[in-house]
Amino acid sequence: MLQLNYIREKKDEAIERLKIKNFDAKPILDEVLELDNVRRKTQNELDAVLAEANNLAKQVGELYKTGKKAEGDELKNKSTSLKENSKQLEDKLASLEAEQHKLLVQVPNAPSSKVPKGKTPEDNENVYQEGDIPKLHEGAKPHWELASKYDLIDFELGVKLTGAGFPVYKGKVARLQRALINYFLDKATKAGYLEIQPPIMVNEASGYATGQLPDKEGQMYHSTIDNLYLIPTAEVPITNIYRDVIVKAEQLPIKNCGYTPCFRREAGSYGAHVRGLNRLHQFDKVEIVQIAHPDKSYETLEEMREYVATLLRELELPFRILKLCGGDMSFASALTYDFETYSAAQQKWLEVSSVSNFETFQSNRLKLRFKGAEGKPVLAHTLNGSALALPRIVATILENNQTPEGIKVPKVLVPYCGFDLIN
RNA sequence: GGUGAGGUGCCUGAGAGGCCGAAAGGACCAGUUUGCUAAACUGGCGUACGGGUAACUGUACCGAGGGUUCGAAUCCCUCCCUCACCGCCA
Repeated sequence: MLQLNYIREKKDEAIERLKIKNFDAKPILDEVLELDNVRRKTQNELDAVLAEANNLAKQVGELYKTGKKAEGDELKNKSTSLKENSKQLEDKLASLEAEQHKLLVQVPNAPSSKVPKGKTPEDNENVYQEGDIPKLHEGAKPHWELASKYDLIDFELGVKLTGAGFPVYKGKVARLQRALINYFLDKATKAGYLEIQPPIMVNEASGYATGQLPDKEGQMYHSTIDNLYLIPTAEVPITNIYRDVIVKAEQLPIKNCGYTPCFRREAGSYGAHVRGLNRLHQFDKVEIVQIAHPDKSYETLEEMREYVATLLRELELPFRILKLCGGDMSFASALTYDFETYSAAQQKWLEVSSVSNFETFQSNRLKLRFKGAEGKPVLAHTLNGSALALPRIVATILENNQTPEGIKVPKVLVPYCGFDLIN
């Protein structure tokens, strides 16, 4: 949610920036400010009425105490009429606030000035590429065929147990996933991230604070009997640790990481492009989260970007980094880098990580603040990124590393796996 | 699931219709002093939304929402949550 102050002070800038996201903010922001004027006026009126009522109540108390009952009764009547008035004003204020909030939550985050213009993924800016696209041997297969060839992943069994999008991993690939998780967590810890094991179900309040609710309600699995939601990413519980928290400035940046399974209903996305591991309802991911000082958050973003690049480099996977264009960015993000690895057998790039700076967009809802220089609470910036999501990494490893003899395990994972070849 | 207790500021914890945005202690910050793995003293120390160049000031907030009352942290109702014990159990 954008800050009201920002809109008040820099409406034109906000409108300009939002154009990059192809969002015409003018009508809605105009309305927000109009409501804001009425709101402030109403609050002024209400405060005055309440002040008078408070005053009268005090006087009545005094009069009764000193035995002047008749005078007290007179004032009593007066305050009764004030009460009706204040009731009306209160209702008006509440509905104005609700209306304003309703408009505000429809406005996406204003993108950073570094965000390229554009509408579709084709307009994303390829800012970096590394690694050689492997040349596969004759008869190389996509990962879903490798999965059955070596009896690694059983998609049909997952259907039997749960449904499509819930695969069963077996033997060496199960071990490979465990290895990846441990490797990612070890790396993150070395990079200064505190490891967190959060709950993987969250309540409504948490869902609202990070923005999954109410908009993306249909994207989360919902346990209605307890009114809890399965998390779509560890970002939700980890970021919510800092909901309604005022941290000390010297604590910044706060660096947390966590491994969790992630659950996504992915309602509406079916078809050939979701084959195999490409899109699942349940998958594993290690997430990194940082809470940064507003002056430092873009440095932090670059640091996180470099961190994720290191992981892919060490896994020996060819990857590229895209700076997302305005049209392809998420609602909440101010600047996003997507990481894609090249899947040689599918001959396409697969998104494996997304690293974003949300500036104050999340912290405004979270009420995540730090004590600024003057001792006043200031909204912190939040950032997060996948480091990394497993299924597509697994898919790429299986495909890119296949040889006639079997699938080679990346060197850094061998100590974690205890084997170097899947055959 | 059953029974009981309870939700007050960063923490502990008082308050039981007006003197309460809220005692006291701790933590924290600033200063004074004595000096030395620190102590003592003094002062400061919530958040949000308004008004004001500012000093300052108005309102709201004691789990949430209603109600009673001239007046509610305090009384009543509903809901939520937490803790303890029992039951069940990885």
